Amino acid sequence: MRYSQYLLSTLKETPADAEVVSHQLMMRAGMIRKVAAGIYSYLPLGLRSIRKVEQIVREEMNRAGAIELLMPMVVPAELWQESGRWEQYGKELLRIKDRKDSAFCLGPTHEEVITDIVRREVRSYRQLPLNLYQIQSKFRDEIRPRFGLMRGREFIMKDAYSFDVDEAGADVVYEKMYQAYRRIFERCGLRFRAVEADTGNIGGSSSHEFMVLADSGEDAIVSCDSCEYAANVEKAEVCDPQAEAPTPTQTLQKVATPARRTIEEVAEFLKARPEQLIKTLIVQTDAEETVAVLLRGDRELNDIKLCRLLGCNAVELASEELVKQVTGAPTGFAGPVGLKARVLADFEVRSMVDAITGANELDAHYTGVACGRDFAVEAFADLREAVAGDPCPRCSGKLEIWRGIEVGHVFKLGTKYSTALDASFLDAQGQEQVLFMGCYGIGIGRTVAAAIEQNHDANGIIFPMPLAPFQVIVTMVNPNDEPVNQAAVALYEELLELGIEVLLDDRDERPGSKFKDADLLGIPLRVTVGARGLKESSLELQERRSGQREMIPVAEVGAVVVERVRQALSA
RNA sequence: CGGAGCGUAGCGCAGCCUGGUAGCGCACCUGCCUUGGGAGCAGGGGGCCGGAGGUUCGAAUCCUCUCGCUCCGACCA
Repeated sequence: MRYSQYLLSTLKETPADAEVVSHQLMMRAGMIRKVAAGIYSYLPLGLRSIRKVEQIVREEMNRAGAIELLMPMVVPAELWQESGRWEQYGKELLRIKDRKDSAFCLGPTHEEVITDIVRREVRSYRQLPLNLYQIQSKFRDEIRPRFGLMRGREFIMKDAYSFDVDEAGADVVYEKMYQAYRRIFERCGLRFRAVEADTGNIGGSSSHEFMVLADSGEDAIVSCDSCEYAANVEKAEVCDPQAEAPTPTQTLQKVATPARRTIEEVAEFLKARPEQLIKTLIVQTDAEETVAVLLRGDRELNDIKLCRLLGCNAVELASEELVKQVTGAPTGFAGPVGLKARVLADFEVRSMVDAITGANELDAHYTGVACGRDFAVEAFADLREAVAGDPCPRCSGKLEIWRGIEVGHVFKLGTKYSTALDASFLDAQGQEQVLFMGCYGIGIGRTVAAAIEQNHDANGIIFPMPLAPFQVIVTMVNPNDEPVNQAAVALYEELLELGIEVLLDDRDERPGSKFKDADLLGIPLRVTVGARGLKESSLELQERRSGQREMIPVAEVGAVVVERVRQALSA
């Protein structure tokens, strides 16, 4: 492609609304343009990288035995009503009506549609197992889209769905897909971790997320420093310390704590450390149940763990009025002593003595509180967020914390959707059986964005070769210099012949601008064709990542470039 | 949805308080000049000042209402 004839304009300045590097650089490099909040056009350059990821995904899906199909983006409401998710899914599901006033939604995921296909097409165990996938635009009406392609409302996703005769069969595909995912992200040149994850509202029994490691990631993950254990913090288990409660040295005593509400304020006022406080959170479930949750003062509640314990879908901190109603005091003074409510506590609280808690009255706390002596707890459980240094739940190692970008997610769905949508088959005995399902997603655009998060410097993007929109850029220093122009065009044509993806920068711009643009676009290899090199019958080859330059005889450049590209693709 | 902020040329911004011909830098077009790390000079095109009402002789500027966007908290590839 000749730059002068391509649609590609770079920005010197960073658009004001781009927060993270990948968004900034994709805008500046002319890969994407925003159409509306969380909705982007992929300009030619951006689309090339997107297609690269799609191709890798396709190859690995096919290798893993999955079969490609394509489902509609607009889905009739009936299917979603049948699965129950029309009501459950919430505002993220964009609902629309057609001219006849029939209800549809834009598919945010396709369990319903695929299950509908399979229940119609599959009658016999002989047609199984089956693993189907598509690469398609999804729409989720996110409350707050941000970070460019990292969290758009419309985004390209690869989604695969597997159907098996039994759980053992489903486990086999799951493992196959897990391995395929590893290969995909390795081929994309990404540093990532596969972690145990919560299943969220997709449902199902277990799942893993594939997290690209990046400080700008929206997720926190833990991994063990000595074994293979890794998990999203949402899911990360914290062991029961099983510590013996020490003998209390203090007795219960009410103290005045005027206007001290937060853990920090109370701790400072009473000259104690946050660890000596018992944090009492009044929470309300989506089933309108109110419970008190106790945590050590310096810990954070993991609400997914709480939901699992309570068997509900969501919890939120109680409103000011509800807190007053339950504890008899404004927020900031809640405590378990004498509290008339269901009380649950994190494991750590069991051995706390000489502790400090709210006294359920304005401007007062208790000191010398001992768990078990001064208040009773209905159940102790793992309720807190894991932190760095926590013991590994699987071995004797310690947990480390990372930030990650979720680029892929694999789920074992069990029979949730097949039961709801009555997707069954006849087994060898002629008995009707329900299908076992799995589903497997990859955010295509997010993978490109994540690659940029991991691969950039002050000058711009540094694409890994497999994702680069072009493998080589040939920069002619001065297009008005005939010999230079001819040599550059000759090399460009030679590289095209050799099957290299090459961008020829033939613009009548000053060399400095062209070099800056080449760096910004992140094309892995650059060949500079200038009078200076031609004098010695050689051209300069520069590697984007290392910045290393070398002079190569004109006649050899083609072969060298082919070799470098080949190496970089197989690395 | 709650809280904060912003809408002026393709991008980044000033002007608004104190109403009076709509500006700057980048980008774009023409010409000259220049050509190994975002050159210089000269000329030029481009604006419903987000939209609708209102106040006023006169509104980008003041008032009201709207719409859009961005940022901070609960969802997800």
